[in-house]
Amino acid sequence: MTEKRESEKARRQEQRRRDILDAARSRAETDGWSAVTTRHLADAIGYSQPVLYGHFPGGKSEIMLACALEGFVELGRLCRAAFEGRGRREAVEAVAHAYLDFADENPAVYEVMFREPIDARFAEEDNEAELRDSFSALTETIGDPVGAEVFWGALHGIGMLEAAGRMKVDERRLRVSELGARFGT
Amino acid sequence: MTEKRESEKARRQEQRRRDILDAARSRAETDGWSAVTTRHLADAIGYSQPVLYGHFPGGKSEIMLACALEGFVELGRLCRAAFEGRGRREAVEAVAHAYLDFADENPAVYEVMFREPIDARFAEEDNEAELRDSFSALTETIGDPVGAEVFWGALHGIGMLEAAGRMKVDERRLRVSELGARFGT
DNA sequence: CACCAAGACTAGCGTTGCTAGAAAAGCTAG
DNA sequence: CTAGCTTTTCTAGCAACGCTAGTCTTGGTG
Repeated sequence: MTEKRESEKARRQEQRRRDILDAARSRAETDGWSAVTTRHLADAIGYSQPVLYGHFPGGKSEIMLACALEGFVELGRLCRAAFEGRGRREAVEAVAHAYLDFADENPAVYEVMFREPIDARFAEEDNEAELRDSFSALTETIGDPVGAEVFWGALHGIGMLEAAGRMKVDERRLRVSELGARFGT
Repeated sequence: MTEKRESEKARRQEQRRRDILDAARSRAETDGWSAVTTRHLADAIGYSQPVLYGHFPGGKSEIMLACALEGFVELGRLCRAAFEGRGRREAVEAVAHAYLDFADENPAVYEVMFREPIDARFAEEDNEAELRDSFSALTETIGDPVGAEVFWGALHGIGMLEAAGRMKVDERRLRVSELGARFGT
């Protein structure tokens, strides 16, 4: 009896946590992170502000971090899927496209994934694990770790510069095949 | 007579503008941009808040933009100096070091240079000119424009990822020579 | 000296993230 | 069914933020 109640409670909590994250993400994607306010989030899930702090004691910044972590998982999965079962150069270009498409389609999530240093308070093991896992898809693509880092840097930089309007998005194919040429050997 | 007074007035204005920018930059570098508040800036220059809006009608965001523009000029100059009078691969590595050193030594300025899209209100010609000028140093280093874009992206990405604590800074030499190998031919 | 325009300040608006203390709801035992 | 306790939720408010309207001070002009 009590276990059932307990699990039911846990399920509701989990559901609400999801609601918060979804509301945050959706609002961020449409109006930017500065439009994601605790008052709006509370409104969106049908509760008052303090309940947010029950789920995320760190407040808004912890909510953003949670969105970032989910982004890492998602991006890692996409890159891995793009890479699997392809030859070297093909894989490089496929991963590049997957990566940049993600950045393009989820600019707000992507922004929060890389904008600022992980708050020391939250950088505790498990976060790092997800991050490392996400990165390993790139390492497998390139082989050598330093090359992978530079490749990652290039992807990241291109993604940011496109998002910031400093590179034309419609010339991306050129850049991707340039990446294939430089890193596909 | 009046001209002298006029120029004196202009000089004072210019000086105060500098004070604001310096105060903003210095505070941002030590405590981050969120610690740069209009109240603190006003305090730092010995005037009240509304004075700031006389110099920067756009408020805090315009002050940040001004810091970003100065950053572009500075970075462009550094890259150009590093590149001049060097062979291809040496130039690539020297520019990479200059670029990354700048990002390392001025993280707050660097952040504001690339964090978000230029506010449409301010993206009016003259800003773009400085930006383009800064970028042309890279184009000259690499030669082909697409390659330069990708090289720029790689530098930018590495800089961001190092600043975000997602790449170890002390392994930078490896990454730079990797860049030399990939882009120096 | 009287006047006037420019510059600077005071005071306050609306909004933000966050929280203490009151209120409500749900569970358990008698 | 009820009394009492625990947990959850809300109300109300704080301090700090960006920004601005309206007042006062100041310095030059006739």
